[in-house]
Amino acid sequence: MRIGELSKRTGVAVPTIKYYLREGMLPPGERTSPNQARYDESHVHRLRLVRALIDVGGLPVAKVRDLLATVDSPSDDIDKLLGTVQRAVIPPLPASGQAEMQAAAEEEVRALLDDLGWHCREDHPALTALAGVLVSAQALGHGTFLDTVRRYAVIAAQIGVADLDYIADKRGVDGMLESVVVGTVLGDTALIALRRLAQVNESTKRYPHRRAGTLTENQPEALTQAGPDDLA
Amino acid sequence: MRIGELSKRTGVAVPTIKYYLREGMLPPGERTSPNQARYDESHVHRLRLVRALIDVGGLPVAKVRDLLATVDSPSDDIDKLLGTVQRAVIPPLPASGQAEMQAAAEEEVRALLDDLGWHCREDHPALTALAGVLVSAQALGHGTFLDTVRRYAVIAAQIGVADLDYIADKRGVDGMLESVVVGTVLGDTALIALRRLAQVNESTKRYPHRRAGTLTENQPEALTQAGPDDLA
DNA sequence: AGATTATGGATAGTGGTGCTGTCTGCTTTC
DNA sequence: GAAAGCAGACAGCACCACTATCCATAATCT
Repeated sequence: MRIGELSKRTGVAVPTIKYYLREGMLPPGERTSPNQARYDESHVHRLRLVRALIDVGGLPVAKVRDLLATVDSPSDDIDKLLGTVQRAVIPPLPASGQAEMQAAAEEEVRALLDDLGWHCREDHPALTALAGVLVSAQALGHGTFLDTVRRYAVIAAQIGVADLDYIADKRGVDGMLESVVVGTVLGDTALIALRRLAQVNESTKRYPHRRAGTLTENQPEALTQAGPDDLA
Repeated sequence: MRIGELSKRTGVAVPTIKYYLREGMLPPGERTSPNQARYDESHVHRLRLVRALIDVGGLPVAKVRDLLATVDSPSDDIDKLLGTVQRAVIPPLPASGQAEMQAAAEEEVRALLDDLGWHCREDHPALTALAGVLVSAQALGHGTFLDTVRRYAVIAAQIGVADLDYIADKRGVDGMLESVVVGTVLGDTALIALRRLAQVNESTKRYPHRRAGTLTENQPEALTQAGPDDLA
């Protein structure tokens, strides 16, 4: 197919496709003449993947480029391949400037992982990110948030099991690699959305003084009387 | 204190603080003369909150502004207050163009919520977002991802309980509102980080052919032999 | 008291991101 | 043969989150 059809099939504007080609996120089409090219289903799929990572996953274009470049070179070290997926989707948090706070929090996280019997590299970006959360929470007077994080950790273990199950199903290197990408990026978005819905549900369960499913008239005093309201 | 000290206390550059003042994210200081102002601890706290939402939570400045503006008007409808927090942190996904696919996926999500006995508004943004994930997954040939989402949902219920527990602890409207903001935004980041660590842990547990905690030399053939590798 | 430094307010500029528009010379389709 | 589509190059644009500069005034140091 030609670029126009590729555009129609995917809903991506032609100039945008050209931009992705320039950026190397989409492999060039097969040449049919010095200035004509033909595209196939693999381009449709790749383009959908790119849009999913950008729109649904919220990744910046540059991250998508790096991610796909790494995935496209399966001759490379597999650690690097899979590690890159994780690194790409954890934006390194802009150094808080509180180096000692950060270091202390990282120690706390390592202790937490020890308690759980979890093992990972000393400098995994997720560890740094989590420590950053704790530093911020502390600075905001929410030191008790650490207890919630501990509860999260137990829950997260179940997520890890579901995630690895999903990947294990897949046959072939390419399929697995794409499952890691899709599962990680779309999974993040799905989990966050489900968290919101769970909060709404839990809230209406605890504070059923207002019907679920509707917004009612103003009752600003409800908060002080009844605690948190439904989040719907 | 004056703006310079506020800057030192928080690590935010003076021009940036001025910018936040202009944008109304930080209330103006108390006037001491026509062109001098004094700031206090509340400004330090607010500034830290703003930076946490931007740096740790990854929210755009405009969202933070809206979020804080709503939180700052507690005379308003409480539904709006809490709903705004959720709406602010779920970026509305850029319409996929596949209206019918999206509608079908939303039906699927509603069915899922029904199965779980969850209740929420028909048009909650998280519902739309989750449906968007399913549409993308389907388009990428990952229709089975729905099964993983079902497993996520059960797990998310536990997160909802932890979240509401965290909020319920707080005393006073302001404290609770800030807990919702902090818990939701920092909680997202914490959960995603823990998910990564759980994936690494689960991976090393299943495929222990390489020691946890280290990157070893190239073994590109490991993948085809042994399945997914450790993600560390 | 005088010099230095900091401040509030206003306006303009910067660098990055993610496209979008326009042009040219070709090719395909009608 | 005319109209539409295409590849490739390049310029431009809108938005975002700051950052820099300037000025007149105020605070601080000596």
